[in-house]
Amino acid sequence: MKASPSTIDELLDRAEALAGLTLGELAQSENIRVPNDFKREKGWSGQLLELALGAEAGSKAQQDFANIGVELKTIPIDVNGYPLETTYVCYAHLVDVAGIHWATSSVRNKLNKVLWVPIDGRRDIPPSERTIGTPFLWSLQGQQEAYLRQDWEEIMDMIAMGDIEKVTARYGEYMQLRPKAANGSVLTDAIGKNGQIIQTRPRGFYLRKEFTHKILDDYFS
DNA sequence: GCATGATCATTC
DNA sequence: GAATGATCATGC
Repeated sequence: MKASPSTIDELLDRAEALAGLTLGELAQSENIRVPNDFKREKGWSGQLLELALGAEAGSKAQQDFANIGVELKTIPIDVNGYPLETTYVCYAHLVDVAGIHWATSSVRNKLNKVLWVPIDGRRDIPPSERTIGTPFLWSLQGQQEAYLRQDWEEIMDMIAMGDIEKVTARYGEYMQLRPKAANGSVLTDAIGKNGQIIQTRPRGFYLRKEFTHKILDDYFS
């Protein structure tokens, strides 16, 4: 168990020291085993970085480094630095959404400050040989915030209107809503078409690759 | 089931 | 090939 970093600079120093290491090298220094693929341990990379940087483990809500207001996100990239996967943000509330506004939403809070850690995510390379890239701090603001706010409001409006079953992953230019659960049998409450409570699969907000690519491009170009 | 960490794999 | 919808591990 590491002490969590007490300042942003300390967190950045720790993260920068990991750049260039392979996941296998970092796992060895943390004394944990590396899976041969991520078919089963899909969140392994993120949990390894949490461990290495001293984030609080477990399933607690809100940012990984709550004391300094920073969220940690690993992001798999290809050789050109393009994201290979969308980025999960948080669960979407599907009931009692009337009083929720963008400024106080879970999405806005989660993405206020993010430490992005790019990692080589090519599937033709074993996880142990994938290299950690240069980490950097990013804040959600300006035009990027306006884009996400627009998508969030469109999707939340549909949820509030009882149209959750119409919200496919095709909605949202930069942020989409998709199922988020252990399997298809998991159900949760949502608002139905006539305002009644219905059961549906839990949903989560995900950042599209175009959005995260812009974040990476802004930093590395 | 909720919430954390995400990637898988079927479908288009 | 890429995106959508589905799924895996873990700790309450």
